Amino acid sequence: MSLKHALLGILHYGPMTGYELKQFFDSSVQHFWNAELSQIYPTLKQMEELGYVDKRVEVQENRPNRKIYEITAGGRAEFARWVREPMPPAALRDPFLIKIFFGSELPIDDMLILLRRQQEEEQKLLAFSEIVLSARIDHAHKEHHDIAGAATFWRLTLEMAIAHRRAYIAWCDAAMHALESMRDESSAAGEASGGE
Amino acid sequence: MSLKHALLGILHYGPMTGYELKQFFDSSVQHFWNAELSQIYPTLKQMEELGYVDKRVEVQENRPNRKIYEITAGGRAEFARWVREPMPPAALRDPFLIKIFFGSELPIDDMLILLRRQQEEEQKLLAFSEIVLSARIDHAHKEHHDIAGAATFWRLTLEMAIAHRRAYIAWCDAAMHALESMRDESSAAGEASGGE
DNA sequence: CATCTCATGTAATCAGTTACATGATTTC
DNA sequence: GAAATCATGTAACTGATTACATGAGATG
Repeated sequence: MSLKHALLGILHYGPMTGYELKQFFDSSVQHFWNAELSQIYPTLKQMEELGYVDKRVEVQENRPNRKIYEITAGGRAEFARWVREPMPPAALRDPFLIKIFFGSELPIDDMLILLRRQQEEEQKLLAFSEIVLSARIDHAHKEHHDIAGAATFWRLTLEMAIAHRRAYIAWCDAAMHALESMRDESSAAGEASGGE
Repeated sequence: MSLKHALLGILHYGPMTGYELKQFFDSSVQHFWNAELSQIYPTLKQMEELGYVDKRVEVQENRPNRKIYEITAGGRAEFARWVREPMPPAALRDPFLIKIFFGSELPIDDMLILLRRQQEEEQKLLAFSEIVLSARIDHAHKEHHDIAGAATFWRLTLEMAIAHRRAYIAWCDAAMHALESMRDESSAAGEASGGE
């Protein structure tokens, strides 16, 4: 499970509660990873059992006590081991490509609609990465004046996300062009059934 | 679950057993989807209950009976509905980027090793897509002389996989260059500790 | 008066992987 | 003699999502 190691990574920046860890996810790595609170809480418990983190409870009134987790030496060691460990590249697992693969079962115009819409969605994600997220990194950069060059690495992950979205968008374009010429060729061949 | 729909898609090409469906996966869509037999068998059972497929049993000696599944009108309708249904773009979910994100916790040279190895793995996958798979599509194209233009769509999915791998490889290059200049800058600044 | 923030969790379900189980036939 | 092919499954486990549960205080 990479979630354990993502949490350990974040805890390098300082002790945090589960709730704060979730906020960190949402504001920094959501372009390539995500986790729900309902997954984070049990995972933290597990990590405590494994000795990767220490827990300190801050008693509160009117709301659940804050449980602040801090990375241990064991946690740091495990993180360092995991980072260096080789891993197979992430598989491309995209249900949209299933739709394309069986595209010959549908009219070409329907496939073009599909591609156009998917491209628009990708464009939204790209714009989000390019504008919102890069601004966020700049901000973090200035606020903490980039201790240990973390911002460089944050930016690299963003650039991968951006490269991926751009490649997808370009592919949608190429695919639509290919289908358009396919359609035009077949309509030129079967001209008899054409007209209004 | 997209597996149901992937199986329905394949069954458009003709009736098949679970075993044959698995072979189809391995020889055609494995660059963007995969499924184990242990997942396929129960899913086919479910699809039969839903009325998406009909089952015919072919009795065999010395080995389990072949259960041949054929898509029904209901299955075709469900597939057609699903294909046209909008879906959010697949999330980028890449544990390698977690490693990069926390790269400031490691020596830069270790990060360079990591990137180099990952790039090599991506290159292997790219070569596989470019050579083996495209040859496979050409072959399928000639064998069945491309009824209904299926090969065009097969090729499109392959091209997406290739575009993705190329973008990843290019990004690894850029990342390594960025880290190298980062390292060179910091060694130029802290020259006192330099030497041997 | 409604929604968002803070702060914790559990339970159910879904999707997918790995391990286990069987066993004849063919290929190297 | 070992491994791959054919052909079916079940069971256990992992990882992740969705729904459910609680409830004060702040913001709009």
